Formats: sequence, structure tokens, C-alpha cells
Amino acid sequence: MSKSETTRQKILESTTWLIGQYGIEKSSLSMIANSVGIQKPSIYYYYSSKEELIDAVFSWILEGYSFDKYFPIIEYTKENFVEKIINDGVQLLNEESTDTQLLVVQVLNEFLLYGNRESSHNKAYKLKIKAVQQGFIDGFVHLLQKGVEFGLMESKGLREKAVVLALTLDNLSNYPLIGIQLDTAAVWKQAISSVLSGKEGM
Amino acid sequence: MSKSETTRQKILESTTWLIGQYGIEKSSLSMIANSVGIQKPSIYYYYSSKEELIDAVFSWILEGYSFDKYFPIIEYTKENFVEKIINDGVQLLNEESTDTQLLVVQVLNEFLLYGNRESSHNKAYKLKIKAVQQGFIDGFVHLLQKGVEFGLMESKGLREKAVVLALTLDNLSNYPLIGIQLDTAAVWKQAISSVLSGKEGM
Amino acid sequence: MSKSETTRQKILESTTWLIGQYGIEKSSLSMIANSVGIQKPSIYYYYSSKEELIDAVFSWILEGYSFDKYFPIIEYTKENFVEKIINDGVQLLNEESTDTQLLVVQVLNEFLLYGNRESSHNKAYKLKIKAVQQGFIDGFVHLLQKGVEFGLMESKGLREKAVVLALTLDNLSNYPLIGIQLDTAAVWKQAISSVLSGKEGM
Amino acid sequence: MSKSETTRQKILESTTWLIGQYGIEKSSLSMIANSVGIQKPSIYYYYSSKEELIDAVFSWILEGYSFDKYFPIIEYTKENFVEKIINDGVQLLNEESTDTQLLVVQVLNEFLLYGNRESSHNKAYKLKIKAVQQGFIDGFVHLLQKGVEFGLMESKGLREKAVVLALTLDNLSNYPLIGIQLDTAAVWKQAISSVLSGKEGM
DNA sequence: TATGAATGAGCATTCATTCAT
DNA sequence: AATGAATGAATGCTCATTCAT
Repeated sequence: MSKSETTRQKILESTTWLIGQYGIEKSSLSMIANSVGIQKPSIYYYYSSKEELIDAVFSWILEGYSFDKYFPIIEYTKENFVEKIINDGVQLLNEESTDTQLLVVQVLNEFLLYGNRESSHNKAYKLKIKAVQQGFIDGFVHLLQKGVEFGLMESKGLREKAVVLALTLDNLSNYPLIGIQLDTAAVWKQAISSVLSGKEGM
Repeated sequence: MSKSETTRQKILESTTWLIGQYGIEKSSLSMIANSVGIQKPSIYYYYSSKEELIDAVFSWILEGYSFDKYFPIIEYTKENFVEKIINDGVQLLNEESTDTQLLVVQVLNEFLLYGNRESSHNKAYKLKIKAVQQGFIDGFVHLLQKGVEFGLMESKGLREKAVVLALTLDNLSNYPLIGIQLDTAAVWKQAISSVLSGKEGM
Repeated sequence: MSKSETTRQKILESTTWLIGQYGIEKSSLSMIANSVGIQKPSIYYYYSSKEELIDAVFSWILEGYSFDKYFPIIEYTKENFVEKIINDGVQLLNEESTDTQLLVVQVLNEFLLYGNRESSHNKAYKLKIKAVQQGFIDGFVHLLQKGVEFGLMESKGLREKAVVLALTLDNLSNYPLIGIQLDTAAVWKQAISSVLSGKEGM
Repeated sequence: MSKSETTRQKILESTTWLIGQYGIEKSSLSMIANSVGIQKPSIYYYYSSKEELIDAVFSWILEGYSFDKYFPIIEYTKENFVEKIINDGVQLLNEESTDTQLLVVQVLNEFLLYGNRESSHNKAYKLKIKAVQQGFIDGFVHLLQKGVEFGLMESKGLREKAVVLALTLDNLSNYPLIGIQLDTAAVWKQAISSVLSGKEGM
């Protein structure tokens, strides 16, 4: 990696970390420059404005955050279905409980709120995060359809079940931010169990 | 209400609305004063600092936000249990989908992130929000225990089931912020259904 | 003393004390009102502006600060002259080393500087303090003239001797402000001794 | 001198002058910037806070203000002692009666009072000024000891004599601030004369 | 590839003062 | 005799941004 690219990367990392600590608006270019070890105007050599830098941070942390990465539908078979859906979810939750991922979750939430604000020039944040969330819902719909095909569950209320799974996963990621400790694996198992055997339409 | 109290209330409301629009830090006293229709220093007649005003906003929106308000355990009987738990949840979700409550949810999320930040003087925000969330989890534990007593469900995995319900409710409140439209009533029904009939311990 | 006069007096005292602690400009009406135990606008009932209050404080602490109070020329005789001039000076210095008088000295110095400033509306401070100082010089001239009449010293350089005494007394009052501890009585005795026996015109 | 250093120096000079005119607290960054001919935030490029700027001004005006600069003990001989001590003092007094030095004296007094105030963050002002004053007292002690060695005066009460000389010099510097015109040279001669021939221990 | 020097806009806060009551 | 409510002006300070080098 060239020196230029190294610096660019350091700016990205420092900014992400600072956003996790102080939020987007309170992370000033002074702080960022200071944290990287360069002078403030030097940032403009790499990003033409703070907005552009923030955009770059957003893209950077969002890339590779997809349903398929964690739940590779193609690998699911009738035999491994139940075990795998549990394991994949547990692995995602474990991964997200590392310090790095807690930072990512915090930063994503910063962007989510930031994207909702009037002053935000870039409404795309909201849309992109929505797309990711929607991707998880759609992913679970596809996955559960496979479960139906395998005869492991009924097709009724399938979309709602998929939503419950997506919601549960999302919220289990967010709870550490509030400081509530949960046995996330157990909750996830319970959610799967409910979905696979639930008799809806009461 | 005296003129003084009216002004104090208007400051509170304007600030809440502005926080929903621009975030806590970007909601400047200039904006607030402007929005209320007074001059900036007048705010100091009512609140001795911005921090104190923000604290007052937080207390104001948090008051009366409790499990018992929405799920009055005492009113639950064997006969009305299933119907009532569904209806109470649906009512909470409907209430929260009003513009006012969307604002409250957004603002609560602002405080949640704000309380996580290093620069924030008042770490109490996080703790108080945690207490409310924990109150919902504990509330559902109690409620489901009653369900067990009524013979409507098994006691196994009860705590995890309670967590799933609390998470689901929380996330259903948050989803509108992302812009995802869900049939929240259907999802809630599905969650209840899963919980009441789920066979855990696979 | 009527309630009105009591309050007026309390304002004066509090302001003096605050000026000693924080200086004239940093002693705000808020602080004064707070210290007195009244509301800020109430001060305007007694003094039509901060300037007028400050003027009143100045007059109050300056009144009774005269040469004659400490060195009553009429009581000086040939027999008691040397002893009395020493004792009177020592008494003045002792008096000024009390906490109250240290405050007065500090406040007088505040006014001295304040009166030198461009922003000061009231140049009279400087003139009045000058008058007091000049009064001490003139007083010592008269006193030493009596000493000459009594045959206790030569008349040559009398004015300069008087100035040395006045200066010495003034500075001995000010030194505690800097924090330098001196045997003020000894220094004063030395000054008198020098003046009474000094052979000028070298 | 680079442009940067020129600006830094101009800020220092303007601030000193403004402190002499308006006092430390009333010398606002706006006034300073205006006086220098730059914008307010530019000051922060050179000094990270008003406090730091004020500190720099203090150090600047205090540097080189020492007893030895005016009374070089090493140059004193038996033959030149009396004449030189008079001349050195007269020269110091003449120097201090220039406009520049009057400003310095006024500013030093501002710092002295400022350092006494509660709100002042930097109590070091008082200590450093005390050190300078103490330096003059100690200097005169050394000088008079030489005078004793030369047989020009008695050793008794030497410290008090030294204090009288230091006080006299100090006060002669301060009197112009009050507006009192004195024949400072004559007063200084008188003080020296008193000290050299005075018979203490009455 | 980076920075030294500078700035306009805006921030939270404090101030002396006013005025109807 | 005193005050509740309000304000215009100013304070120290931070910000993202510019631009010549």
C-alpha cells in the first residue's frame, strides 16, 4: 500500500473510532487530524469535505455487511437446516460482541440517526441501511421458504416469521449498547424454535 | 397555566422537536429560542444551562413510559390472556406510529447514543433507558408466568421468550425510523403465537 | 436603621467584599444580589446603575482614611514627638494588617487601577486617591516642621523626608498583598530614625 | 523575523497596551484582534487560549526586570559607591518615567491584582512578582553589605535599610500612576543619605 | 504530499439593564 | 420595597474551509 493509501486508510479508521466515541458532528476535523497525526488541512488532500469523509466512512463500514455473508443459503440442506440456522446466527452474534463490532454497531446507529436528521445532506444513509435491513428480512424469507420445501415448517405467516427473526437478530446486536446483558444464543435458539414449530392463526 | 409555565413548556416542546430534527448537539440555543419565539438569553431564565434543559427534555419524554401502562398485569385473566396481550401490544404499536410517538422514539434513540458518547456529561441517560428496557423484559417475565399459571404455555425458556417479546416490541417501534413498513400487528401476533406454543429445547 | 437602609448597607458591604475577591469588573450584579440575598433588579432600587454602586463603595471605603486620623498633629509635643510618630505609624500598620484592612487596601488598589483605565467613566477615583496620598505627604511635611520647631531635626530636605515617610507607609501597607512578610514596625522605626538624623546634601 | 513571528509579536504588544488601557479582563480578544488587524480566531493560531496569551504577556514584560540589571554590584568600589548607588537609582527612575515603562508599571500592577483574585487561574503571577520584589530587597542587602565592608555605614539594621530603599524605589515607580509629581531624584538621594548615615536603635 | 496562516459563521454563556407589577 | 420576565450586546471559543506555498 502506497503512503498515500496508508494515510487515507488511517483517516478512515481514526474517523470511525472517533465517531464511535463522540458521534458524527462532534468528531471534528481537528480531532481527526490529531488522531491520525497529520495537520488539519491535509485531510482535504484526501477528502474534499467533511461530508465526503463521513460518506467514505459509512461505505467502508457497511461493505460486506450482508445476509448472505452470514447465512449462505446455498449451503443449507434438509439435514443441516435447523442446526445451521442456529449456528450461523450465533456466530453473527458472537462476532458482533467483539469490541470492533460493537464499535461498528454504535457507528451504524450514529449514521441511522444522522440520516434521519434535517441537517444531513445525505439521505442515502437511511436508504442504504434500510436496504441492508430489508436484505436480512428478504434473506430470511428465502431461507424459511427452503425450510418449508424441506417440510420443516408450515408456510403460513412465513413473512412475519422472517421479520421476527430479522428483528430479533437486529435487536440482539443493539442491546449491548444499552448495557443489558443477555444470553443471546439462548434467545436466538428460542426464536428459531418458535418460528419452526409455531402454530399461527389463533 | 401561568405565562411563565407556558414559556417553560414551549421551550421543552420546541427543544424536543428540534432534537428529533437535528440531534442534541446540533439543536443550538439560538434555534430553540427562535423556535419558541424568544431571545436566546431568555432560555437561561428557565434553565441554567443547555445541559439542564436537555436533562429536562429527557425526563419529560421518559416519564410515564412503563410496561405497566401498556400491559396492566392485574387485568389479565385466563380467559382474556391471549386476546389481551395481543391487543395491548397492538395498541402500543399503534400509539407509537403516530407522529408524536415517532418523534419520541427518535429522540429516545438520540439520547441513547448521546449517553454512550465520551463527551456526554450525563451518563444517566443510558442507565435510565436501560431501566425502562429492563422493565419491559421483567414485565413480560411476570406476564408469561401468569400465562404458565393459567396453563396456557410451558414454563421452560420463559425468560428467553420474554426477551423475544420485548425485543420484538422495541424493534417494531424502531423500524419506522429506518423507513421499513411492516404489518406490525401481524408480526406481533406471530411473536405471541410462537411464544405461547413454541417447544423449546431442540 | 430602617430595613431600607439595612439592605443598602448590605449591598455596600457585599460589593466591597466581592471587589476584594474578584475585582470591580468581575463583580457582577448577579453575584452581588446573590451575596446579599436579594434579586438582581432590586439593586436598582438603591443604586440607579452599577457605576453608581461602585462609586458609593469607593466613597464608603475612602471616608475617614486621612492623615489626621492616624497622626493627630495637635497632640504632638517636643517630649512625645519621636515616640508618638513611631507609635502612630506602628498602629496604622497594625490596623492595616487585619483582614478587614487588607481587604480595604486591596479594594483601594482595584480602584486605583480602575481609575487609570480608559473604560472607566469616573476619573475621579484617581484624583481622590491622589488627594489622600497627597494629604499624607502634606501631613508629614507639617509634622516634620513641628519636629524642626522642636529642634529635633534640620529643615533641609524636609519635603523629601516627608515623601520618604509617606512612601514607606504606603508601601508597607501594600507589601502584604504581594505576600512578602516584613517586620513592618522595624522598617518604620528605621525610616523615622533615618529621617530625624539624616544629613542630606551630600 | 518571519511573518508568523511578526504577528505573534504584534499580538503581544497590542495585548500589553490594551491591558494598560483597559485591564486584563476588559481586554477582549475582539479588541486585541482589532488592534492587531487580524480576525479574532486567528489569535488562536498563536495562543491556544486567552489565558495562555495573558501568561505570555506577563512573561514578556517581566523578563529582564532584575536588580542586577540596574545595580551591577560587581562594579561598585569604595570610591564610587555613594555616587553610583544614587546614579543607578536615578537612572532606573528616569527609565521608568518613559511612556513605555509607565505602561509596564501599570500592567505589572494589573497582574499583581489579577493574581490576587479568586477567579484567576494563574496564581503564579503573584509569586513571580514577589520573587522580583524580593530580589530587589536581597540585592540591596548585598549592596549595603559591601557598603559596610567599605566602612561607609554601620551594619546595624541593615536589612531594614535595604527594605526602605527597595520600598522607596518601588513606590517612586508607582506614584506617577496616581498622578503625583515628585522630584524623584531628590527623594532617592534623601533615602540614600538617610540610610548611609542613620543611627538606628533609638 | 502536505501545511502554515487565516477566516466567517456559529456556539454556550454572562452581562447590565428595563419594565410592568 | 422588591421582583419575575425578558433582552441586546458582548465574551471566549470551536468549526469547516481556503489558499498560497
